[in-house]
This record gives sequence, C-alpha cells and structure tokens, in this order.
Amino acid sequence: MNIYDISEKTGVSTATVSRVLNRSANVSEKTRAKVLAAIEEYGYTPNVFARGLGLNTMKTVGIMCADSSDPYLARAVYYIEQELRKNNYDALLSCTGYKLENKAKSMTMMLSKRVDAVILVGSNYVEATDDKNDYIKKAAATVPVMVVNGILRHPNIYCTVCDDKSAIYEVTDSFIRCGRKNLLYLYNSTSFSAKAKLDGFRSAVKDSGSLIENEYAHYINSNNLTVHKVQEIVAELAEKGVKFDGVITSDDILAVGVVKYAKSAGIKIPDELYVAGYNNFDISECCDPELTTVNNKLENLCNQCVSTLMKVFADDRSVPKETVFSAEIIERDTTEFKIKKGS
Amino acid sequence: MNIYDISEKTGVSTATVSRVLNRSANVSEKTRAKVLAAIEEYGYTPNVFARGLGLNTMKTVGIMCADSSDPYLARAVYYIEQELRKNNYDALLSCTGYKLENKAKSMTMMLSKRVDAVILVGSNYVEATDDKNDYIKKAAATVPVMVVNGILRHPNIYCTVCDDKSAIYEVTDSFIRCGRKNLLYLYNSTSFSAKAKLDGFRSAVKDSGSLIENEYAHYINSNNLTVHKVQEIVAELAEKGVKFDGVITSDDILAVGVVKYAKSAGIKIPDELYVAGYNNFDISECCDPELTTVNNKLENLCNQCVSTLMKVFADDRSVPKETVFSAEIIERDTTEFKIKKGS
DNA sequence: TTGTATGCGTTATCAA
DNA sequence: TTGATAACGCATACAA
Repeated sequence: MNIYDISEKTGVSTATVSRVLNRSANVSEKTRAKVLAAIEEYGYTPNVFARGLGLNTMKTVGIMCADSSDPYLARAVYYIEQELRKNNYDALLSCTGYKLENKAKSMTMMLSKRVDAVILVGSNYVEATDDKNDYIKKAAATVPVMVVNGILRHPNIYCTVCDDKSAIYEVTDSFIRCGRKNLLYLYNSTSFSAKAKLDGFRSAVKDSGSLIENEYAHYINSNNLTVHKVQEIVAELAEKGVKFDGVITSDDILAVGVVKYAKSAGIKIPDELYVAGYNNFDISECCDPELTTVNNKLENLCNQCVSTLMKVFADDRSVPKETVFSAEIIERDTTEFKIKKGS
Repeated sequence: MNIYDISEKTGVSTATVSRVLNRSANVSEKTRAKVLAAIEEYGYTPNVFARGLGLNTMKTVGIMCADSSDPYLARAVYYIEQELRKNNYDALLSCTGYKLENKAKSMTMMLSKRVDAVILVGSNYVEATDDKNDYIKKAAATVPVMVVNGILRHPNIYCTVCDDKSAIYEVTDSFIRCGRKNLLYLYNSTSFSAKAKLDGFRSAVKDSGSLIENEYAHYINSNNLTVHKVQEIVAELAEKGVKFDGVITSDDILAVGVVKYAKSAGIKIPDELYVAGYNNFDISECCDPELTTVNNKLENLCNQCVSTLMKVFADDRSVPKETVFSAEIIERDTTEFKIKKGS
C-alpha cells in the first residue's frame, strides 16, 4: 500500500492524498472523508523513508549516554524519551561507554542516521581539555546538540545543568556548622559535574576559616564499583590515619559504602559520623541508617532540555543557551542538621 | 554532498560509487581507491533515507519497555542496545508504560517507523487474556517480534525467558527445609513472570506436605512503591494476625521493605525471620542485613534474544522459538540455607 | 479545491 | 569492470 494505491482507490490525485495526510487546509470535507476512509480501509501507513528523503528528517532525536543501566542515566533517558515522544519525536538510543573514542564513533553514527538533534546525557561528555570536545562541536555544525548536566559553550550547543557545586557547598557547610571538624570528601568521577562538586567542597572548607582541623578529598576509581569495595577503601583510609567525623560523597553508592564501613567498625551514625550521599537513589532509602542525600532535580533538567530543543526546532528567538537548576538537600538519618541548626 | 557529487568528482558513474560503498566485488582496485579518496576528501556520507527507501530497511530495531528507569528494565535495555550495536543495528527506544492502550499505540508507531524488528522487554507485555496480546501478534505479521522474559506462542514471535518458577520453587523449598513453617509470599505484579513465580511458591508449598503451618500470598499494588510503603503494608499484615517466619518476594524492593519492618519490630533476621528477594539489584547489597536474592541472568537473556534475532534476519533454519535460562540463587545474610542443609 | 510533474539520493537491473 | 536508468514513495511548486 502506497500513496498511489490510495490515490487510485479514491479517484483523487496523490497530491490530495498527501494533503489529507498532512492536514493541509485546502481539501474539501467530502474529499478528506473519502480519502480518510480509504486509508483506514486499506490500513495504509505513509512510508517514513520516502518522507524522510524529501523532507530530510525523520523526527528522530539521538540520545547518547555512557551507560543506560546506571540508575542516574537510566532515569534521565526515561524522562527525555517521554518528553520527546510528547513532542512527536522518537528516540534513537546509543550507550557509548566512557571512552572518548567510542563516544566520537557513536556521534558519527548518530549523524549518519540523520537525527534531528543529539542529546548528550550526563556530565561525563564534557571533557576538561578542549580538543576532546571537538567531535561535539563539529556535530553542532550539523544538528543542535543538547547537553544534560554539563556546560560546553559553542554555537548550536545548549546546556541544562544542576548547580552541583552549590549543593555540595551547602552540605559541607552544614557539616561544619554542626561542629564536624574532620571532613573526608569521596568522589569517583572527574566529569564536569564531579569537578563542580569537588569545587563546592573545597570552597566550603576554605570559607570555614579555622573551624576545620582536617580535610581530605579522596578519589576512588569507579570501575565496577560496589558498596563493599568502597567499604574496604574507607577502612584502608582510616587505617592509614585519615581522620573523619564527616564524610561527604559525590554519589550515593559511596555513601552507602561509608555507612557499611561505620557499622563494621562500630562507629555510630550520626553521633560519631555524619554521612551525605548524592543523587537520591533507591539505595539511599534502603541502607540503614537511611542516607542524607541530594536530589539533583533530574526530571526538571530533562524536561527543560527537551523543551529548549523544541524551541530550537521552532526557530524560537528566545532560546536559553544555558539553564541552571538548584539541587535540594534531603536530610535523612545519617546527619542531624536541624538539631544543630536549632541550637 | 551526495552520490552524484562524488560521481562527478571522480569521473565514474553513481553506480560505481554505490558499488564501492557497498563493497561490491566487481570494482577495479584503482577505481575503488579513487572513489574512496574522494569520499574521504569531501566527507561524504550516504543518505540513509534514500537507502532506506530503496532497501526498505534502516537497520533499526525497536525496543519497547514499560519504564526504562526501572532498574531491571534499564539493565535489559542496556544489554540489548549493546548487542544490537555489535551487529550493526540501531535501537529505537519506546517507554510505553504499563497500560495496554499505550503499548499498542507504541507498537503502531514502531511499525510506522519501519523498524526491522521489535523487542518487547519485560514479562508485563504478555497478558493473560489472549485478545490483549492481539496487537503483538498482528505486529508479528510484519516484523519479527522478540519477547524477553515472557512466552507468547505465535508465528514470527521468539521468546527468551528465565525459569522464574523453578527459582522461587527452590527458594521456597529451602525455606521449608530449614524449618520455616509460616510462609508469606509478597508480590507486586501480575505479569507472565510474576505468575510463574507465584506458581513456584504454591507448588513448593503443595509439595511440602504437612511441613507448613501457615502460608499466605499477598499482592501489593505497585504504583509508586517505596520500601517504606512496603514496610507499612507488612506491619499491617502482621497486625492483622498473619504469621510468618519466612518471607519470599517477587522483587528485591519488597524484600528490603520486609527487612525494614523486621528491624522496626525488633525481629531478628535470619534467626526469627528469613527473607528472600528477587533480581539481585543494588539495593539487595545496600540493605542491612544484606539480602538473599535471585540472579535471573538478565544478561544471558538479552544476549540470546539478540543473537536469535540475528539468526531470524539471516533466515537461519535453526532458530529456537523459545529459550529458557535457569536462575541462580544468591545467598546473603537474610537466610541461612547452608547451615541447615549441612545438618 | 484539485491535479501534474518533479526532486529527494540511493540501489539494482540490464546493457555495454 | 563500468555506465545508464528505473524504481523506491512521498511532498510540493506550480498550474488549472
């Protein structure tokens, strides 16, 4: 079944069938009804390839993420896909892994599939050295590129981020105000967002003057990270003499590892140790005691990203190049901010 | 840049350029090199729409899942996408939600996009009443349909499942052998797989003869389920007089809720209460004590599914219509099977 | 309001 | 080994 068949069955031209298909105004109600009936009767569906060939678009947006099984990225992909679909766009998914080479290759593939735009999900796409971002900038010459949780300043690249720096600053500051004097910051990434978080920690420490006795930021390589591995690493740090009565982390999984360590070492949370996670994953509610963590408003980020993209498609003049959301601290049982604040 | 441009630049016909593009054998080495050089020089990429129009395929497979932010489905989507890509197919993702109407709509969209096959991820796609599966069977008339973790017997539909029934049977049997006499089975789904699990529980109970005093299967509606909600529900059950010294669940989140309940009620795990989850999610390692659970070999399922699909594409005669994998029980700290088994 | 004719960029068939 | 050309199915500019 193609447009010619419908044309023949109804006795009108293919142009008219096409007009009905595309809701063109200039079709008489009678003709429209006749065509619609035939379309229904023969179960005709327009061929998207032919349409794509003419219009040079298939209303498809590429979503690139490092690993869609990572709970953070999985949620992001979900939100974005939903929003795209609401706007009548389909999602072509590519899980690129974390290697630059594969990311670039994946981008090439996206462009070769003639997607209408590419959405880069996760701050790991923005590299510190500029040349590593070249493939993204080049892509932006062809289609709009949206970055979720990373900043890359370049024509036709639009960014939506969460203010992770301020969030960690605030958490750290709360720890200090509550009298925590030996702070450990644990992180497992060097992405754009990870850097912002570390920056937030350092800034808060700096601004605290002499209230702090010890502070230490420790990087954990995140290949196949499990809570038990984190637990071991924290135990090693303690053994080496690193002192801490407050641990701030860049990810819930690290924080859960700390909680496990504390339990095994007989350290009482929150009395002797404060712990804070990041991302507000399921696991923050499953661990015991439950984790104080940060909700980074991922859904807002994703919705905003797609809504911005639609404006770009519509050639809207008022498209923000960068949009920043604030995070929200969720206090559970591994800290006691309120009591200290009240005192 | 199109094939005519390259043809012109190199002085050969478009047919020859096409032959080079498609690695056709009948091209002289000299011509091939010349064309390849021009392609490289001008950065030419074949137009997939035009190609699709002629060949009626864009080497794209549709992945339908209810909710790609669900950790189980997210992992499945990830594995499948990886495997598809290895085989040079792209993945069109559609998160359909759990409503039949939207699933059918999503299927229509997939077909209208002319995907080469559709993969249904998650046993929730196979409904108990046959007419509800009609849209899937109809789709199978157009493209191969692959079902991950569900069985639907119909031409051109291929299924890969985990033997969830046996897994739950074995878990239940272990509980009984360890002297657990009051069993509670908690489940939050009525999908194909959920039914199999419940069946496993019931069979094990039945086969145990008079070793059991009480057994009760309780369904929890899973809209926005949180561990705390589960905890409340379990507390209510206990209050109502439901007795249990062993709780088997269809999903880790339920089991974690039970663990939370036990802690709040002062019930000792595993001494006074055995608990088993299902899926081996992160949360099973994060809760305290850590959860005995079932690894359902999702990666195997997904790999097999794609590999079967590739055989279907290749018109291989030896394509299995159904493939079954066994699950693996992972014992952690909410049960003590081994000790009992040894005695 | 409707119809005619053409372009979109490939691949494949057939002829040379 | 290569070239000319039809076919794929639609949208649209232009004509009526």
